[in-house]
Amino acid sequence: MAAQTQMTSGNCSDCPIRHRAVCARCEPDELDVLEEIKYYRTFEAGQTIIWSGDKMGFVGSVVSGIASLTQTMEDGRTQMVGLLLPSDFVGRPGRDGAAYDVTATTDVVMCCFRKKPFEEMMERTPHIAHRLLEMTLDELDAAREWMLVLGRKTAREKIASLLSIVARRDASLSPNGPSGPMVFDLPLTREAMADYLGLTLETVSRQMSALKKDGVIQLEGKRHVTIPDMRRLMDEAGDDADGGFLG
Amino acid sequence: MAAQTQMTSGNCSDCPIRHRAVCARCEPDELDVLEEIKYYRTFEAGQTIIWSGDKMGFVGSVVSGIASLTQTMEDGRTQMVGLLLPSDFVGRPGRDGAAYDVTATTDVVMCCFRKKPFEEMMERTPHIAHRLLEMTLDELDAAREWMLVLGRKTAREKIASLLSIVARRDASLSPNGPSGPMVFDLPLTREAMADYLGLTLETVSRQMSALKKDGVIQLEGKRHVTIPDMRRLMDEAGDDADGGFLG
DNA sequence: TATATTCTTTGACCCAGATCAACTGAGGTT
DNA sequence: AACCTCAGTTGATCTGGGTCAAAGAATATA
Repeated sequence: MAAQTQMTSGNCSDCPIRHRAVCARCEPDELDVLEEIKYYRTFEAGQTIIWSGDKMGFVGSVVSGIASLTQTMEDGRTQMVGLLLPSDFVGRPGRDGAAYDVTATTDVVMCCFRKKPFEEMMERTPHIAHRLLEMTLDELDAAREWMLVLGRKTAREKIASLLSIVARRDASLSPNGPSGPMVFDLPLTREAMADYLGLTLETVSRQMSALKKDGVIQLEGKRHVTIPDMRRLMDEAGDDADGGFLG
Repeated sequence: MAAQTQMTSGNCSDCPIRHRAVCARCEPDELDVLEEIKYYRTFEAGQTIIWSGDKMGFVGSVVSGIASLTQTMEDGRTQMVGLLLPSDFVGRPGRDGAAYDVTATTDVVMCCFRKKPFEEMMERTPHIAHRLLEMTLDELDAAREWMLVLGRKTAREKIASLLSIVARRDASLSPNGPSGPMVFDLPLTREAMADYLGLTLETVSRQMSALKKDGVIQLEGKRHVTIPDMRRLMDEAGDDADGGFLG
């Protein structure tokens, strides 16, 4: 058997998102049933996974990579309304049409379940329904936090908020603890950042430059970011510095 | 027994939100259990129902009136992140602290359940868990729709969006069908509208005057609104006019 | 009848961020 | 080596909505 660099087949017990995805609470026998109805699909960066309004034949979890949910107005204005990271769930049980465009921001691997069988299984499996409720409540919290960012924060605060979210997510992978300098690659283009933040890409670029000039962040190339002082960044984001994961 | 003008006691079978709230799917025997752990509380307009960060001893449903969820930054900037209408659920099972301030916008009657017993009951009662998931998914959709409003719409479009949401909600109560003129009272002050829309109250006032001048809405007093042409309003909101409930 | 008080409107001015436009720099292709 | 293209930067200018200030309208208090 060939070595796997990506999860495009294999069984659930080796799955990198086993403990965080919608299946997190499942017992071994429940996983066996899921194995029956699951399949993997890969998407290249930039590819559309689902078009808004289309009928969805599947639901599933992001296994690796990053996808985004976006809404678009007729005149072309677009707003990103969700950032899907590994273990996040795509699709809505009990509804046929997709409400948003889902796009692969990086290369993405998804673990898909045919919708009907998954819905039927959810009826019989409280472990799945319960986990999905928990994840949905978390997403709702995240969406509401983002409403504050969109509605009330300045451009500089918006950028700092986004950077601190991405940094927090990568914190667990970072070699140093959260108190040391944090280093990561931005998975988003300036345009995607703008769509997330309700800004233009020019403003994003300018504020990135300003944060760099002020020493809040360091940049190598366009995407590689170092944050020398996380507390400083969170301060710039306008968040209560004690509210986060820092002691 | 005194006539009831408000639902502050009584049993579930007479409840005005019986078919829409978290208990909507419950069987009579399940309702009997809920009756055991429920109690009614009333709040006056302006009163705070729950402070962000406080430990919550209960969860519950709005029976009548309107409440709002708000987030506030240290410097006082506030953003409304949810509008709670009758049948909407308050509180998060499985979490102790409240994430947002909950405030009564009008006089509010709530049907409360002590948190612990409710959580235990949820474990045993898929009808409740399932309905709560459904409601949470709906709220998530609403939050994401609002992200587009906050991030990308102009002040005029924001006002039109809010008016069309309130109008839609009242549509069922309206004597005329949705195609006739719609009439309703705004349940929000200009300041609350501003907090919802990420605007200042002056801008809200100016845009309301502008929509009035342009004949999109008619105003009697500050709060009584008539919408002569719903399609026109939705056009002003920047929404796809065919996407809504109009044929 | 005066007088707070709270909500709202309106005016004058200003600025953060949008818009329009030019340019840089890193790949990639021929 | 010339020349694409695509992502990003930077500059000049404009404007929608914020800020500051005053006044109107409606209801409550004395």
